[in-house]
This record gives sequence, structure tokens and C-alpha cells, in this order.
Amino acid sequence: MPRSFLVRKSACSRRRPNYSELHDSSPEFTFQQPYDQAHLLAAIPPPEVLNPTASLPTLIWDSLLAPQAQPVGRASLLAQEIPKAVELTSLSDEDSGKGSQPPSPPSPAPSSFSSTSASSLEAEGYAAFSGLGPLPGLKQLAGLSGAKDPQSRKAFNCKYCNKEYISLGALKMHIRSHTLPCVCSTCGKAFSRPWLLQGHVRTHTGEKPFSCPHCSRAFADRSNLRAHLQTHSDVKKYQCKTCSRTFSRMSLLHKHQESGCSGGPR
DNA sequence: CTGGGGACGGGGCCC
DNA sequence: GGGGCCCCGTCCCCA
Repeated sequence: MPRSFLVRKSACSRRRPNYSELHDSSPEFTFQQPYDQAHLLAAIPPPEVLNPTASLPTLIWDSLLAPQAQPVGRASLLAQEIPKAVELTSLSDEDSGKGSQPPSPPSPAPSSFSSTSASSLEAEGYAAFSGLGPLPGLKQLAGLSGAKDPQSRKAFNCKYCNKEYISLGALKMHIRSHTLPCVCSTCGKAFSRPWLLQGHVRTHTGEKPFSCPHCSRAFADRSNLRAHLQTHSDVKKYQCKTCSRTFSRMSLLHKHQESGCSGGPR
């Protein structure tokens, strides 16, 4: 399940999740209320007209080769992440049983940590373990000691989900998906990266900077515009190998195949 | 059931 | 090395 921290949302919580009680620590990024429009607008590109030719691929992907979504691998991996993240962050806001809230950001790391990147990385997630002992224990959790050994050439392991990364930067980026330092000041929802928060804030402001060059529709999310552009194309991106029918989204193709392709075009 | 939109996440690339 | 951005992809909901 790629949406790492997504648990089925109720219809109500989908629009107005209550994260207000989650954050007792200062997040790295917040958007003030009312929305920091000046900053947002400065960061958001002007209405964009995408290159139609580039956005309307005529090539039909082989449904078997296309998007190596690795749904099984990623899903199973992330399925492992969820309980750990919840456990580590002592999520308490489980009202209504939706459980869709992201884990609470950790409290600020102890100031006594060294300033090396590895140590700060450890510090970043360290506070998730309340009352933990000294750092060495954490090193074991994060597998960082092995990474510093040129001979063993070990990967950097995430202490939350044990996922391996070959570079420290990649691991740090990944850990943000656990600590979720970017918090929406409106609804309290937390995100791993500032631009994800930016996109989320658009759901509050209603801003839709991505316009379809073929119709009047506009979107807050570029990916959604890309998916929309498929609807303007006669030949869709994803093709069923059995019946040659094409679909605008892989998920639709999957549904089609799972529901039992009849073998002939509809 | 199908198609489409909304929201969002992760990895990779570039500066 | 870090941040911004892009691309790809998924899940959920609704018409």
C-alpha cells in the first residue's frame, strides 16, 4: 500500500481530518492560518499548459512491462511499516476508528547530539523512542554503523521499517515519511516533504494551477492532470493484452483483468 | 461495473 | 548533501 499512512478514511474524515491533537512539537514546515498565500503563490508556478504532444502518448505500453508498479513488493513492505510506525509514534488519535492520521512527529531531538549527518539523522527519529538509552542502541536500529564500514558496504537501514538504502540521503528522505515533519496548520495533517504539504494546502485553498490545454478543467495536482489528459486520447496508455482494449489508468486495466477479461473488445 | 477525479506517496533527477 | 521538482503510481470516492 503505497500510501504509507493511509488507512481507510470515513467520508467525513477524508475532507476534514482532525489532527489537531497530534502535534506537540514544532514542525519543520507549517503554513500559517490564514494560508500563507504569499509564500504559496510565490512557490507555485503560474497556470501551466503542458505540451499536448508530450502528454498524449501514442505508444501503448505493454501491460506486462509497463509500470513496474511492484504492487506486491511495495504493498507488503509498507504493510509492515504501518504497525511499526503506529507503535513507535504512540498514535493516540484513533477516534472513530478511522486511523488515517499520520504518526505524530517526534519531539525535538536532544540537543546533545553531535552535528554529523549520521547523528542528526539518528536524532531525527530518535525522539520517537521515548526514554531510550544512549545512541549506540539506536545505531543498531538504524544500521548506520555498518554503513560506515567501507569493507562491509552495508546498506543504511531504516529503524522504523528496516528498509535498506544505499545512500544516507535516500534513507534520510525515507525517514521523513515516518517522521512527517511538514504539518498543515489548517487541519494538522502531516507530510514528509514540503511540496507534498503545498499540494495538500491547495485542497484547502482550491487553487488549481494545472490547466488542461484541451478543455477548461484545471487541477491542483499535475499527476491528476496527466491522468485527465488520457481521457482526451483515443488510444489510452494501458492496454489489455487479451482484448487489446486500452485504459487511461493502470488501475482500470487491473480492474478489467481481475474482473475477467472476456477476450474481445467491448 | 466502469471511468474519472481527488489526494497523496516514493524514487529519481537536477540544481 | 539537501531541497525542489517531476514522474509514476496507488487508493478512495463518486457519477
